Amino acid sequence: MCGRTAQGLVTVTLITLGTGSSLHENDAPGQIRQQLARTLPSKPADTWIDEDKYRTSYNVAPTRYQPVVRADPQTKSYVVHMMRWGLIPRNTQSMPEYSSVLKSINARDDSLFMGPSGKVMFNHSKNHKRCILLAEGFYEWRRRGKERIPFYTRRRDGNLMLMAAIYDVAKVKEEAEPMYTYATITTNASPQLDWLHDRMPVLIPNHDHDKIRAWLDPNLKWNATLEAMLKPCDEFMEPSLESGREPVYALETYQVDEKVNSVRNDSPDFTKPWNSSANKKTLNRFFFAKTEPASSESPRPALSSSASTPLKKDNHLKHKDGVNDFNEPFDYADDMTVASDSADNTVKDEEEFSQEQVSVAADDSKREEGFAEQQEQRQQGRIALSASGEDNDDLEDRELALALELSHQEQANYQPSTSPLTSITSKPASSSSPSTQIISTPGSTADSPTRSAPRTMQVISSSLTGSVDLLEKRRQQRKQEEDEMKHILEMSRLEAIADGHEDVSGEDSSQDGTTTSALSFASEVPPLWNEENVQDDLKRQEAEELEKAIAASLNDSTTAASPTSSPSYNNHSSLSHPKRPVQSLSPTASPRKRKTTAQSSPSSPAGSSPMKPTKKSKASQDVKITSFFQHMSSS
DNA sequence: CCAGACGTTGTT
DNA sequence: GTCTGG
DNA sequence: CCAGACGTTGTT
DNA sequence: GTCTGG
Repeated sequence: MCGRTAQGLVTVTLITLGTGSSLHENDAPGQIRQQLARTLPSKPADTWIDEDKYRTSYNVAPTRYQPVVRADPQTKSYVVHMMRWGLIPRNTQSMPEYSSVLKSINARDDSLFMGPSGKVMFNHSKNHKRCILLAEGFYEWRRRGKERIPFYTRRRDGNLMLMAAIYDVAKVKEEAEPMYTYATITTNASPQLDWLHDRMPVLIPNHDHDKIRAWLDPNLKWNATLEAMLKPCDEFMEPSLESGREPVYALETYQVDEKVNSVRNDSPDFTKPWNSSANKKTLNRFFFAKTEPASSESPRPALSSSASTPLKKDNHLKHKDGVNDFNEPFDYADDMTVASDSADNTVKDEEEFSQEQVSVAADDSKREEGFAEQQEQRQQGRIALSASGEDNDDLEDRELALALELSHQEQANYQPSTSPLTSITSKPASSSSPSTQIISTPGSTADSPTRSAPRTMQVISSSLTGSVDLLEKRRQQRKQEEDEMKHILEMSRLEAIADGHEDVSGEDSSQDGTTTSALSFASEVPPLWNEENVQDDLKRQEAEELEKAIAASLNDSTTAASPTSSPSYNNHSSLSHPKRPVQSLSPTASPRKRKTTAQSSPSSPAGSSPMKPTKKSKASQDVKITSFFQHMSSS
């Protein structure tokens, strides 16, 4: 999971007036700084480490460098550090084999757990070198047989995603400088995303200073609290602390262009809904699902099977042989200017779409059944659709549609905070009290009239070339986006009223012009881990230890976790997934059998291992791996 | 004490 | 480096 | 994560 | 099939 991300912040090419020479100035770091300043408990240092390694890209693969936030014990502050994706253990001497490194682009959450499932390899990192990967989103390929369809997931508010990660430093012979590398942490996919994949990255809520602080605290050793953070936390209580609001689903996921498959392609389009004219219709209904007037019945899947069909077909369009479809050399090393600016990529507006409103009453009823069925299954822990037959395709299509719809329903309460690139200027609440509080009757996903939260398909213009006009251009663009958003919100609000779902009481206090969520948490900022905090940490650690001991003595079993854990909104019973049953903390339950050391019985040096008959693989690989973990003498 | 292992994902 | 197994 | 390659000897 | 490159 999560083998690809986007670092798509705008690259601006400035033309130096006087000389006529042009220089590239990558503004992305600036934007990230801005966001971080609002997000972290404490503003990070102004200077990045290895900032020059930053590359704007919408298709970031393992082994590439990405910005990571970590604590800097020296300066006692946060720093952004460009690190290489793919953890190389600190004790590595020579460059590890690919087969070894690559696979450490991720670290399973249960590999960090205390207890038997915890992997030694990560011990150092999990205790002292936790960090947060900054990305705009991640790609995930949904597999169906041999088919792989790319989907992109990002925060609905367009802010950076904070992905829990660990890093390490290795002095590799071949490299002059010590290598900083990292791995993102994965966990069971949340119910909202498990239709796509069974794993997902651990995300940290942008507003949760406590979590952020704890995660980045280099003096805080691994404990139950940290461990409790490793959950499919993809939903937040936005401005939650107050009244018991419904959790807000923070993510959105949609299909994207297949061209993203190849790491040699790069385009901002990859982070936008797959936008060929061929499936605009589909998108329309996907993003602006309308409630049929007569809808008294259940939710209406935004995707009809008929719509998903072309979607599937078109997906098979091959690239032009060997040619980069963008006709642009996207050479990482080359230059940071990403071509392909497409102002008209902006998805028009809802009007254009609404005209196409397709009524699919016919199959709707059909689907209705299926939907109920599916939901039933999902709730019970889902079933692998009987594997066989062409019917499966249909089924799966339907499942996808339903799953998407389902996940959209979870997003009913969306309220935009800041638009992606805007930021800073917290716009006054003005007319923006579209408290589109569409009451989603909790528990009954089934009967709340569907209303996919309005989705902006705002286009983040990629590279603008030209001069200072750019700024103006962008400003206007933002405004346009905002207007669009307002419009959409207004529309949906009206609908809500019409449907009698307007949340009257919800004239939320946000009226006072208080900016966005983050601020409400920033009240008091004694963040970081100064010495006194260390004391606290130690105390906490002791407490944890004690707790652990007690738990252990009480004959282990469950519950050992999350004492101080925040709210209860992430109690995703990571259900189903037959493959990997939820890892209990119980030391007795070790789903993944530790590599049996037995095989290396003294009597049989090699070859005779009673291992799986899997080709040469295991044995030879082990040899390789071993060679990378040769001890070093130095500290 | 020393020796040896140290990873994830997907698929069946 | 650091933990487990023997 | 997906795409793409998958080899050696000898000569300049 | 399996490994490497990006």
